[in-house]
Amino acid sequence: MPPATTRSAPERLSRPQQVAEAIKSWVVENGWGPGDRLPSESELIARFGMAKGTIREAIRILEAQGLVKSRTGPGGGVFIHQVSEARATALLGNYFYFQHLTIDDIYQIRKALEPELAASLAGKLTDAQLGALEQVISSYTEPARTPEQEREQHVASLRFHALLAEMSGNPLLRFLIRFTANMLADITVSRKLYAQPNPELWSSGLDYQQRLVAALRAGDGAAARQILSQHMQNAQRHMRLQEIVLTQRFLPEDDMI
Amino acid sequence: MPPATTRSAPERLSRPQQVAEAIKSWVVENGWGPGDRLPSESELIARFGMAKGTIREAIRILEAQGLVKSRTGPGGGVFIHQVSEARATALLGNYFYFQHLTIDDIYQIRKALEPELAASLAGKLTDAQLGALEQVISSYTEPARTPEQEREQHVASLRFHALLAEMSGNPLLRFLIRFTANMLADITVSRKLYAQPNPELWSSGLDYQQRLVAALRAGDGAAARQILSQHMQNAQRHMRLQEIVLTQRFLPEDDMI
DNA sequence: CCCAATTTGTTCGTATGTATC
DNA sequence: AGATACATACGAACAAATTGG
Repeated sequence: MPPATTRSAPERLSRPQQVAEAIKSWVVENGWGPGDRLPSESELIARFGMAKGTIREAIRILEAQGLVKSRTGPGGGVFIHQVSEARATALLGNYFYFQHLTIDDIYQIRKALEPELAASLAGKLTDAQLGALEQVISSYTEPARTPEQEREQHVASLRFHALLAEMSGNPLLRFLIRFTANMLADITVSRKLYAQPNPELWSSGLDYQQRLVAALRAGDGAAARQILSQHMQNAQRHMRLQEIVLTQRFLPEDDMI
Repeated sequence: MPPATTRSAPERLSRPQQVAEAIKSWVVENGWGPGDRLPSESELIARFGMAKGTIREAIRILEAQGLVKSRTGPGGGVFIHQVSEARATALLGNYFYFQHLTIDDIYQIRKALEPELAASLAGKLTDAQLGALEQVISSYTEPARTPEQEREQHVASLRFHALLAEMSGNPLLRFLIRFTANMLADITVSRKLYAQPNPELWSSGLDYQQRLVAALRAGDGAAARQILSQHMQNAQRHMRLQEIVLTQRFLPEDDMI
C-alpha cells in the first residue's frame, strides 16, 4: 500500500522494519485493500521465520502509520485500514512541530488555497450544501462578549472553512485546507491568542461569509475568490496584531534580555 | 513533541500506544528536544512498570512516526529526532494512497502554490542562489531523444522546482511544493506517463525557467507569478494529453468492457 | 450464563549483536 | 583484545478480549 518511494539513504533497517516493509509490498503485490485481513501472527511467524516479538513490533509500525488495525478474539486479526485524515494530520503535525511555523507562514498558504477552493466551488454546490453553510453562519449571529464565546466563535468559523473544504472533490485540497486551519488553531491555542473578544473581526467575518455564500450560489467564481482573498488578508492582519499585543504584554516578563 | 491534537474518538489504546503517548507528553513537559536521550529500556521498564516487549513496541511506534531513533552499544539508547522531510512525505503519501488523486487534483494545488512561491522569492535571492538555479537549467539544454532522456529531464525539471522551494523561508510552503511534485512523479511513474519524448514541452519548459530566473533577479514578483502560472497551466494540459494518449493506447486491451 | 475456541496482548528469562572504552 | 553498556532478538508461558455454542 505504500508507493515504494525513492530511497536515498540505504540506512540499515531493523528486523521489524524490514518485516513491516515486506508486509507492505506483499499487500501491494496481492492487491489487498482496506478491510482485508493479514495472515495471523502465528502464520506470519512461520512465513518470516521470526520470533513473535519481532512480528508484533512490525505490526506496531504499520499500526502507527495508520495502515492497519488489529482486533483480538475469533474473527480478529490484523486488518488493512485506510489511513484516516486525523492520523495523517497528526503525523504531518509531528513534522512541523520541529519547524517552528509562524502565523504568516500558514497564512501564506491559506491565502493561496482558500480563494482557489472558493473559486472551484462556485456554481457547483447544491441547494442543500449552500443551506448547510448558511446554517453554520447562523450559529453565531451575536458578537462574543467573553473570551469563552470568542473562542467558540473562532471554532465555529473554522467549522465553516472545514465544511467548505469538505465540498471540494479534490482530496488533496480538502486535506490541506483543513490541515492549515488545524495548525493555525494549535498555534493560537498554544500561544493563548484570541484572548480578548474582538467585535470588529467578528462582524467582518460574518459579512464575508454571507457574501461568499451568495457568490457561490450565483456561480461567480471570480467574486468568491476575491471575497475569500480579502478575508484572509484581513484575518492575517488581525492575527498578527493579536500576536504583537500578546508579545508586548507577556514576553518582557520572562524573556527580557 | 506531538502537539496534543484534539481527540474526537476516545478509542481504547493498546498498552504500547499508551506508553508511546506517555513518553511523548513526558518529552514535551520536560522540554527535551532533538539529540536528547530517552531513559534506557530498563529504566523505562521500571518507570512504567511494564515488560520489555511492551516498552519496545512503544519505542517502535515512536520510531515509525519518525520521532526517535535508537542506537545500540554503549552511549547508545533512544534519541529524540526531528521528523525528516522524507519521513513526513512517506507518511502523508500513505494517506493519499487510498484517496486516488488525479493529475488535475495535484495541479490545482501546484497552480496555486508555485506562483505564490515565485512571487514571494522575487528580489530576495542572492546571486549565488540565482546562479544555482541557472546551473540546474543548463544541465538540460538539449532536447531529449529517448524515453530515458525524457525521464531524466523530467527529474531535472523537478529538481529545479525543489531547489526553488528550498529557497523559501516558509517551511510549510517548502514542504507542500516538494510533496506535490513528488506525488506527481509517483503517479506519472506508476502510470508510465512521459513515455515518449516531447520536444515541445521541453522547449517551453526551458524557456519559462529562464524567464523566471530573470524575473526573480529583477525583483518583479508579479511577472514571476505569471510566468509560473502559465507554465503550470501548460504542463497540466500536457500531462492531461499524455494521460489520454496512454489511456487510448493501453486501456482497451486489458480493460475493455 | 457460562464455556470453549481463537486470536491478539503481555510477561519473563535468556541469549545475541553492536559499539565504546 | 577484553570488558561494559546498551539495544535486539528469541521462546515459552500466561493473560485478555471476542465470538459462538
